[in-house]
Amino acid sequence: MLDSTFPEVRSLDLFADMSDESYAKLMRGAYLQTFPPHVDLITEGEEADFLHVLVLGSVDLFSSWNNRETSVSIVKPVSTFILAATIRDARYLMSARTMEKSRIVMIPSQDVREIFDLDAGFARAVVVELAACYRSVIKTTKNLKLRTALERLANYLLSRSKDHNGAQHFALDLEKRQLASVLGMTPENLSRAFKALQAYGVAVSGENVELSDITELEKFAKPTTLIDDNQT
Amino acid sequence: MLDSTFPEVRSLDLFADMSDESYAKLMRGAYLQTFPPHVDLITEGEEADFLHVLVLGSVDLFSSWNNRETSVSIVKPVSTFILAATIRDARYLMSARTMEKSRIVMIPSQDVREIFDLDAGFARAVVVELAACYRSVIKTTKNLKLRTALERLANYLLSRSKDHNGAQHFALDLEKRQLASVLGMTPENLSRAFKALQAYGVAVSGENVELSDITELEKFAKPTTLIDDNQT
DNA sequence: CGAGCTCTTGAGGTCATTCAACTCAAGTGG
DNA sequence: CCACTTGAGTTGAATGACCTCAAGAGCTCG
Repeated sequence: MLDSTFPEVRSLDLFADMSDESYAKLMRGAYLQTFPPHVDLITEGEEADFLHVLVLGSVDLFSSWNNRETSVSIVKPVSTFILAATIRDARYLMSARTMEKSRIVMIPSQDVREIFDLDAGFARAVVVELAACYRSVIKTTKNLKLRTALERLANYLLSRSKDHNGAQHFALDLEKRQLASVLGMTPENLSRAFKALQAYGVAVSGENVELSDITELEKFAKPTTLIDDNQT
Repeated sequence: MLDSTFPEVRSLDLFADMSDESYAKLMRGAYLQTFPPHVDLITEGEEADFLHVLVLGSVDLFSSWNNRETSVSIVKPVSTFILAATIRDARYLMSARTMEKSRIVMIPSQDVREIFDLDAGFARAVVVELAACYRSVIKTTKNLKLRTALERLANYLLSRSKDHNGAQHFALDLEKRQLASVLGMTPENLSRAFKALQAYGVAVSGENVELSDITELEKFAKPTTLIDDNQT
């Protein structure tokens, strides 16, 4: 049970535009829970009983088939996951595990659907969030189908650089094995790919990345807002 | 301009639950248009001025980067496309072209967003549709990252067989070059993949497919509802 | 019947994976 | 304090998957 004393949750885009009454109803059956690192939160194939909202930490959304596993996306605060399964009252398509200590709000799916019908502000927020998720996955698909692994890595680095205000030097926010999985390659191949990008001024040491010639790297990577941007 | 005399449109899932008044408003600025085959409808990067609803025919949603092109998905009636861009008032992430003669309803994006706020039934339908689109792309991503080209083809064939009530014999509904693009491979590789699947009872002649041993093919392809089903 | 397709086939190369060994850094426990 | 362990990351060699380029086969349609 969760009362309205969590301004960090109330002020999320998803909840900001709804009435106090609707918010109270939504939170009546909700939990705010803190999980240790490397804990399984959900398993693909299960029913989507709860909408999850990540408030703090980070979560890996991954999927398995035939003894293979791949990371579909990494969730950072503040965002929801498995919104689509909640809406459709369907089964999870991805599993989720915490990567670090994480704080998560869990809202019963049925309540989400109920309040959606009652509160137009919430409905609009859900749709906007969902549309953003959709566009993000489309970009992932384009990235996978139109680019080689090397190109994906180059664009990933440029994208992280942009996140740091275009800094030439920054730290990877993922373990390399994890990054490899997100980019759709093996850890070994990632290692070689980093070496191959030395030709474009990329130097990596541990988690530290140095892009000494961003212009040259961009000439190779050809980033585009239609694949690489996170917003819109 | 489109009056309410198109029951085929009015009865679409997306519009079925809305009031007559909202529907009338929505259709006030809408067009119902018929396009010849192989016509470009939209180009990625443009602003999403219209929501498109495919009533008849088929449409290819594709994307380009660096002189490469890939088919992201094929739209069959009755469904919408670029709903997410419409919602977010953003730019198209994909281009669209007709594959055959197609009838399409085009609704101004602004009207869609307006009516969304006014009509709860419509809002709910939009969200359900969008969630379905999202889940479908997630499945595409999993398919691409977890399976080899051969496995993707095998599962595609099983999926088409299911569409025909589990028939052993059916016709491909796509040109092979198009199918190759959807599956993320080259036409040449598709050709070879068909040959490789002969070992599992697959025979192809022109557009005709014969699956003489579905059990054996399934043992290889390992289909799962978490990747291969179209619904839920 | 020839023009223009798609589709197929072959040869060769590139990209990426597998498997195994090795490095390195960070604990752990004697 | 130092071996021992552990796990991530790297490197190498061999293999496999997939692509490119080029040419030929089979279709369809005027």
